[in-house]
Amino acid sequence: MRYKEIAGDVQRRVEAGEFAAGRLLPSEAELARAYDASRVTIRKALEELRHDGLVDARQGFGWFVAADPVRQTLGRLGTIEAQLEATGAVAERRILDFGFVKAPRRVRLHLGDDQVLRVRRINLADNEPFARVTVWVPERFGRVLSRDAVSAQPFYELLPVALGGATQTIGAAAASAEDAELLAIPVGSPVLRCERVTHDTERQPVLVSEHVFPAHRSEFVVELPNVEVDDASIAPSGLRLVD
Amino acid sequence: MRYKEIAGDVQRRVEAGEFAAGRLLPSEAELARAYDASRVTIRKALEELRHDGLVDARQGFGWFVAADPVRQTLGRLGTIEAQLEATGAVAERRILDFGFVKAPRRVRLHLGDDQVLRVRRINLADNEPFARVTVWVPERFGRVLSRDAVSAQPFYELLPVALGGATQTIGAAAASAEDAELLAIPVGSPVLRCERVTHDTERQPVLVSEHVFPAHRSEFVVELPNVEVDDASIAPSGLRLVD
DNA sequence: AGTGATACAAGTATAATACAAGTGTGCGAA
DNA sequence: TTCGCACACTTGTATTATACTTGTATCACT
Repeated sequence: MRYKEIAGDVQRRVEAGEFAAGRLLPSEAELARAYDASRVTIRKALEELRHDGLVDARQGFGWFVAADPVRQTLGRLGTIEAQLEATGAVAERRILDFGFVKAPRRVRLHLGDDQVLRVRRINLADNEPFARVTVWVPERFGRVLSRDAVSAQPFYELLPVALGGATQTIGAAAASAEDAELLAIPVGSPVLRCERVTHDTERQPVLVSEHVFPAHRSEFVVELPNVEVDDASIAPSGLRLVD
Repeated sequence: MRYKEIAGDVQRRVEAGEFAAGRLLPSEAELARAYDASRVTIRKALEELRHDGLVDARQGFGWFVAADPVRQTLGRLGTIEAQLEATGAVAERRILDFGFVKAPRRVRLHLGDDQVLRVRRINLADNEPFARVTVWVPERFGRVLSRDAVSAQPFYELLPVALGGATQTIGAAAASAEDAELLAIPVGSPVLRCERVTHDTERQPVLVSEHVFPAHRSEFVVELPNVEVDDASIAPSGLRLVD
């Protein structure tokens, strides 16, 4: 059963990235020489991989890797919740506190309001905390929100406006004593700190939130679609030096 | 697939401004001689670029750079260097080492090559280090790069392909002993760690790089234009839980 | 059934060539 | 000066040839 061996080996090589995605594999003739097998056997192996969707071929063109196996895993990811559920984990939101407060300076700068609803909570996956989140909502929206509603539904479903996008700032920091306890990590260990301003379709800010993630459990994936800005030489685009 | 290579190279040259907007490109015959390809192949490459709106041609006149060569919004945030220079700071790249190495596993997964050029360097602003960068380049590109070239120009100007985008992963970590010394920060203090895979217009990975920034000096700004995925309730989009 | 060897059909990319048709330039004639 | 035209050079298009690829079939051997 030589063709199964060969199929396995080629599959391994494809998945190891030896043949980059979308690019050509060696021709059947070359593979036949390399594996010291006949073209019939090589074809049988390749056709098995084609059936699995790993590679494909066009007559007169050649064999190529069908889809980037690496990219597939990073692929488009839905919400964190959906991703968690896909893996069978149980997502939970635990509200720490809920009430109106005087807006911190940077929140007031965005929302304008002086009084805002502040909701602090912990997000858990499979009973393990993976984020500490604080959300500030303008008073006019906050008045109609209840603690129960907030714990049951995402904010974006509760707000009476259509959301148009967001700007988020990602930084690193050392875990504060409080965050460390809430997230069950050592004080001072690295965390990802993300501040987000969500705005409606008119680009009016409607939500300010801060998210803190333990570094060992989370990372961001950002797609930079058109590279105009891209200069691998300097720094990832979007980076900003502060102070 | 010679014509795709040529298309990529011409695109790069156009975007690098080698042929000013509205000016003529070399004639098909000249290009054929320069690339040592037939006119058919050159035309196929140019027609691909025409289809993308980058260039156009008139019979009897020649090929020219299209009116607006899709010079997309470089506006938002220029390169870090430009930003630094705008504030009067002096940007500098200091090369730590430059040479061919066996590709680490995750680099090989993306680039396919086993032997890659690795360039490590420190980026400084006003003599203060703000990033430690490692870049891995496939052997076929690395062979034509010199240490001097790399220190003088950004990679994206040196690679003979047109870049099409990138995927970057942002995480937090504690500074290793070496990074701490290079960046002049305490060992174990939080750093932003960014891994980027830059690909060409065919979505073929051409560059893998790792960027480490001291947390106190840097943060990422990400625009989330359309919110579909956005759930302020859960987590910033693009977040991924690891392990 | 699996494998090898061979042959041929059909598709693809490229090269070489030819010719039609449009554009710009320079020169000579009016 | 200005018009007209040949000339060189350009892209647009087509044809032919070649080398290489996959697709498919056949026959033989174990």
